[in-house]
Amino acid sequence: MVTLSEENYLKAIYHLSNHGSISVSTNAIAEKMETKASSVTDMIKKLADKNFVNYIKYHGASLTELGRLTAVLVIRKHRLWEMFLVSKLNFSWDEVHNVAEQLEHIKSEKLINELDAFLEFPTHDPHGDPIPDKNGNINTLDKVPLSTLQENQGSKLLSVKDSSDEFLRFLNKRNISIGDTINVLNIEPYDKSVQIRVNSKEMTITENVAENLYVKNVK
Amino acid sequence: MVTLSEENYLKAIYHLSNHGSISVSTNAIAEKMETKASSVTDMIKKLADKNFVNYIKYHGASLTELGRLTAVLVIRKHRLWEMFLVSKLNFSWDEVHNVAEQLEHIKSEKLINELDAFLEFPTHDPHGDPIPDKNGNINTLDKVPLSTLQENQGSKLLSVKDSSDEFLRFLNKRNISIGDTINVLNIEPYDKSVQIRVNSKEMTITENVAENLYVKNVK
DNA sequence: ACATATTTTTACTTAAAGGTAAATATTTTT
DNA sequence: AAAAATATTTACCTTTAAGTAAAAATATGT
Repeated sequence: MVTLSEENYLKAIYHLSNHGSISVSTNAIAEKMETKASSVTDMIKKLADKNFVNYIKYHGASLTELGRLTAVLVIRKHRLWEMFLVSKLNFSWDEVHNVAEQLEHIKSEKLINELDAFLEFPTHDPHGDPIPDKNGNINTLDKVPLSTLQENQGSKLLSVKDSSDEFLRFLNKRNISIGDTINVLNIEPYDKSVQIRVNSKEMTITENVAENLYVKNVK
Repeated sequence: MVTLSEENYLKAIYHLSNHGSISVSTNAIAEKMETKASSVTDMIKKLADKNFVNYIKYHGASLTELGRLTAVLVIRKHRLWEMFLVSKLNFSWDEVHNVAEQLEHIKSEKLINELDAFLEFPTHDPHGDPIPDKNGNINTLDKVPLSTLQENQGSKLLSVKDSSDEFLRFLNKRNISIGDTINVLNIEPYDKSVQIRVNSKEMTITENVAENLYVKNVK
């Protein structure tokens, strides 16, 4: 028994904590949720009471196994609904988020498992993120677009989405190759361009380029 | 801008008021919503402030045109989602209600209109109830199963769903014909059997029979 | 038509979820 | 290591939705 608001907090903590592996600060959650730190403190206490998080006063919260599972199952719903919207209802990738944020809270196991089957068990959502299975397993080592990483995240280039000659030539000129380690230094809020370091050289790439680079996360 | 709770009240009032045509008492709403009369009074005031209902103290509430439209658009969503669940996700008619009650509150015009198109513009939901169009028009004179009527509702028999020899013979034996006026006197909660008066004769029919009789509402 | 029964409203509580401002811890700087 | 800056918590307020109990209005029965 978990409320809509609790689900949103768990999701935020999951995303901020590198899939539930590390502890997250009150302020970081407040910023992500666009609310105030005092509200976050209250909610963390509630989540701790329900055994969704471990909480040490003044030292942030980390997900319990129950919390991680709950968060991942919400993310599963979010990504399956995104898939449905794009593949069946003519939504474009940038229109889905708002609606999927609502749909992810619908409570019905049958619904989500039937939807999964109806979509023929997709493994990735329209943004390239992996879809957790019904037991909460998710391939976090999977490739994701570089554009989905957060600041200070390290990664390794696995493949490209756009495999046109032009794009490969562009990468060549910048000395970027499959297998390279790419660190995200900074994301410009205005145009979502990404400052990266690759092969100890710093450079800035556009959002479009970042979307076409599939990487795997490195701690 | 209408809350989930307000939408549920508007829907209840719509169903209780013969499609918005008559005024509904506080107690009737409380019973339908499974809440207390005092809560209903509070909510009616809020709905009146927002111009969804006309409210005269101690004399119930009736839907304004805005209230009727809002209620009908929620019902449109409910019925389209029911259709989706049954025709695409292998739900049976008795499993859909709970989930559709949640889905009907998702806010996105594009979503519901694309869903409508995806389902190829169905005119009736799996229970035979008409689906309102995007402008809130609904064919209330349309045929509905006798089983969807409420107590003390009058109706006229339009057609049958089950057109087997056995069923038609059964109707014959009871002296029931197309065009007859059928009044619902009482619905037995235990087995949903319906006590009716037809041709000034009273009789009881099973839920199954009531589901197979299409009638139109008569005031 | 009046006494009684029923319905409806009012005033006061409660539980979520969020916000403000002040108090307290922790971290950083010098 | 003390002062300053930052982060977190606490105490208290607000709103929404629902509940309780008493008061007020309406409806009913004789």
